[in-house]
Amino acid sequence: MIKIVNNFDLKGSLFSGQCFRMFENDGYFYTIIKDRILKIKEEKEYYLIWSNNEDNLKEIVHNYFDLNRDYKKINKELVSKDSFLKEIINDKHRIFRQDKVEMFISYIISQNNNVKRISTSVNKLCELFGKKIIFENTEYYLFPSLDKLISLNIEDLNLLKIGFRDKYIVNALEVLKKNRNFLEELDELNTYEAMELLTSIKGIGPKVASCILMFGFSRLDAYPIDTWAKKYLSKRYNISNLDELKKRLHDLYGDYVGLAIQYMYNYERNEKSTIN
DNA sequence: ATCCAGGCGTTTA
DNA sequence: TAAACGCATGGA
Repeated sequence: MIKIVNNFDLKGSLFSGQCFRMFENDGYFYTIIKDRILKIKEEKEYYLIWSNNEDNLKEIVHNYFDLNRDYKKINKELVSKDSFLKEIINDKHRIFRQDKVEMFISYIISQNNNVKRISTSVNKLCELFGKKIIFENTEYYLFPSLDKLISLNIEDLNLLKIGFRDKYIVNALEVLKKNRNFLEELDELNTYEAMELLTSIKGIGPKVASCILMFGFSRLDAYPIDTWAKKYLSKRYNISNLDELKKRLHDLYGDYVGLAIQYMYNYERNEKSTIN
C-alpha cells in the first residue's frame, strides 16, 4: 500500500468521461494503469492505494494522475485571460496521462456515443481479448496487447456490438499493423501535425483525434469539442464555423485551450447530471 | 415513441 | 463548400 496526498479530485476526474475502465465498489475506487489494477481508498488527507504490482507505484501514480503539473498556476493564467472561466474552472481536476493505444481505440468507440456505453464496450473488448489478472481474489482484464489487437478481424469486433464503429477500428488497427511505432512516432510531432496525421485515418475526425492527443499524449492544446462543450460554447459564440472558433479559442487561451474546453465540458455535463 | 450520446463520412443543394 | 443525412446501439 502506498499513500499519496489528497490534494486533487480523484472521483470527479475519474468519472469525468476521460477514462472508461474506472468503477467504484464498496467504498473503493478502481482504475487500471497498463498491467496494474489500482484500488484506491479516499481519506481526508491521503489516498491509500493498493495494486497487484506496487513496484515503483508512487511514481507511476503521480505520472498517471498528472500530479506534478501545477494546475492552480495554469488556471490562474486562464482566468486572467478570460474571467468567464472563473465559475467553471476546477483547481482539483486532473487530465490523466493514459495509454496511447487504449485512447486510440477507446475514442473511436466514443463517437456519437455516451460514456456509460463506451465504458461497457471498452470493458467488453478487454474481457474478450485482454489478459486476465487476479488481484485480491477478483478477476480483472487488461486492455488487449498491440499484438492481440492487430490480429483482430471484423468478426471479432462485431462481438462488441458497437455498430458502425467496428470497421473504423479495423481500419485504424491496419495503421498500427503497418507501423507498430505509429503512436510513438506521433508523439514526436507537434499537436497540429499530429492532428493532421490522425484525422487522415478514416473513422478518426477532429473530435476523436483531439481526445486521443489530450488524454493519450497529454496535449492540453488540443480541441476536444464535443456536444457538451458545444452547448457551453454556443452561449458565447457562433459555433457554425468550428475552425474559426478554434482559432479564437486558441488566441484566447493559448497552449492550454484544451484544458479550458475540458472545464466547459465538465461544467455543462455536470449541470445536466443524469449519471450518464 | 422520439431523441440523444465526448462524430464521422458521404451525399446533396 | 456548407448543410443535410445515414449510421448501430441502448438508455432516458
